[in-house]
Amino acid sequence: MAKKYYMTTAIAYTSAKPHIGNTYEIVLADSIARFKRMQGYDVKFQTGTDEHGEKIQLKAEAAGITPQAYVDNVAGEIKRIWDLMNTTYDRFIRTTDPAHEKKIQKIFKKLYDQGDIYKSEYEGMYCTPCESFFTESQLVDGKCPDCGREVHPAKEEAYFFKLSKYAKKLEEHIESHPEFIWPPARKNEMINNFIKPGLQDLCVSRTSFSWGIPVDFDPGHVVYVWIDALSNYITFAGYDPEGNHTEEYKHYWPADLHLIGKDIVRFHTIYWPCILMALGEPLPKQVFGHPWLIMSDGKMSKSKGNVLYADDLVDLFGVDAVRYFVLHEIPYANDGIISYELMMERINADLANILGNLVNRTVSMTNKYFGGEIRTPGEETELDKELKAVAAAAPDAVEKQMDSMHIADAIDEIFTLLRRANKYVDETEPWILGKPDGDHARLATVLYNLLECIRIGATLLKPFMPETAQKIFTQIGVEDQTLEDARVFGKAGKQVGKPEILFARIDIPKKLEEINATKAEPKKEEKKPEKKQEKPEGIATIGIDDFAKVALRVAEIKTCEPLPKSDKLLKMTVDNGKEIKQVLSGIAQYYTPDQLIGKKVILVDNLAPAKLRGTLSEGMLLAADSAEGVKVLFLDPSLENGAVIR
RNA sequence: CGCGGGGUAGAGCAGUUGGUAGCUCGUCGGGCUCAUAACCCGGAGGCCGGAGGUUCAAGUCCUCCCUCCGCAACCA
Repeated sequence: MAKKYYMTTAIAYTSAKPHIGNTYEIVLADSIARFKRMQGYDVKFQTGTDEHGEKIQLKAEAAGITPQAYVDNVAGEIKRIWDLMNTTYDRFIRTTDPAHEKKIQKIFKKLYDQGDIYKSEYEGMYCTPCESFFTESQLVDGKCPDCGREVHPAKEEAYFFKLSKYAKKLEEHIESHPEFIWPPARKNEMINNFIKPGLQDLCVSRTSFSWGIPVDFDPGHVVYVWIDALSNYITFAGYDPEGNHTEEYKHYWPADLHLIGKDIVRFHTIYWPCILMALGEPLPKQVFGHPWLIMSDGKMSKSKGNVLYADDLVDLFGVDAVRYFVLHEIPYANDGIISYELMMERINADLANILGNLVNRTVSMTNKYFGGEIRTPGEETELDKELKAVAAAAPDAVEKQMDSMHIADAIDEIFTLLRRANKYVDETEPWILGKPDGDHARLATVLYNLLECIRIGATLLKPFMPETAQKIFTQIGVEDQTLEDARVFGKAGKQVGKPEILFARIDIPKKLEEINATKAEPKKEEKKPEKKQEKPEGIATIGIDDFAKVALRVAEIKTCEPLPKSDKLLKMTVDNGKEIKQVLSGIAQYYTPDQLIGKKVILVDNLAPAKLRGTLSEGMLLAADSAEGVKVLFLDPSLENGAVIR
């Protein structure tokens, strides 16, 4: 019987459409799943969405729809993108699934009944003006570290999970299972930063929002993300808190791989194992925290305006090119950089030139010299032996890299073979062999060897570029191939097909212009129409009366200085015509005080005062995001301080 | 001293247990013409962030420093 392999991705949070960086994870998971299947594993591959939490509740409120409607929408979008990327998950789960919710309630109750979850109070020193809790160690001279005022002991009711109880056992498990936290560098990070200093019990319920799974025996509390989301890995596999697990669960659990981003390694290697230990279930075999895909100017974020989406990229370059790029550009431990230019360079250099051209020239020659017939090879030369040695080594090399999650390196191994094949063409000069008086027997051998290298290479490419592999098979006249087929040299087909371009070369400057042109257009349109059209996703239309609630006034910046111990905030005083107000603004990275003093700006005058970094801010300046950063909206200097803006 | 990860050819990166510094792109020159101006070969280009130290031998080990980037804490 085939060995089982249960793997999961992190579940995507349904607060917004995922960008290419988020999409990378599912593609990575898919390539691993496809490879494992090719190796003969009985793979179960689960992905899905995490749909509860305060943020979603707030977004839904802002959009004027129910949270359920909101997450239905986003989950649909996520699934659409996963499908667009041609990913072969076996199950797409959602944490709002009633069956999951019921199990979570039972898990929560079970842990409560056995004493691993207990009701307590979130106890700490509370600073009323700051509305914040602090631990003793966070206090500065016994006072609020933010504003320096008196704090007093306060409590808030909550349920806690006894992480501390399992800390020792967890540490032993991590130490004795070196492959558990992957890559290994993360292991020390977890142990030194979190476990060694001592694990605090984990707060696992909330009363501050309602969009979550209710704690059924205590109204007002909802289960917080840890138990709700992490447990998806077992609840959907058939775990039953009462012990009547499904056959599937007995077969597949424990998971062989949790594939997650490096930012949530902690939750998966500390919280989750402890929860499982409390439930008496075995721990997953491996948690791989993969790096990120970032833009050349840093992490992708909406405020930076540098977000790329998978569907846009697929429109431009095709699914397999996007898959190839993200898989190949992320080395393994370091973040990978993505940009249109880099992407097109890779497509041209690797996919069009090395891979596409090799297939094209080989198939073309077979058609040209032998009418498409794949002839039996003749005597073997030294050159042939060298080539075959590379081809023979490729499957093992790829397998070895994949076993340690070196996906990019695995792909490189395939390209090593393809490059070698291109070199072989030059060495053997088939166009000379193909002349009327040439050595046609030798030519048959050369073309046969090339077709075999292509067949083996394409077979190994299947997990990464499934569509392209199939196209190649068609061109070289073979059916779908297995990993075992890739280990055998000498299984070529009888007849090649028509040569067709797999990846067209891209004229990079020209394509860039096109991209910029289409990008620039919607932006202009966005700004011109008044409020009506630009209703951004997730934000409800408001009436004029709502807008009138905001008091906007012309104000002049009188003084300005950086806020000490802060790298983003500038502290300034502004004159709104009636009084001088102190305002903090997070623009220190974009402006120096000199550039602001004396300028007239738009002040949100009736904004509730708030404390930032312990300093009072009594208003807010309006600014706009742009590619170069935040730009404050400066006004005509002739405007009077205090003039109403409407 | 908050935690962590980097600094290796113009760009992007590899460098396993210390033993001649590699790969891809770009660039320059050459070859070839089957092929998507593709393919193949060769050259130039590195005080491996800096300073000490251990060693017969350091990109690799130790110490300190400089610097960049994440996360966290202040984006009102």
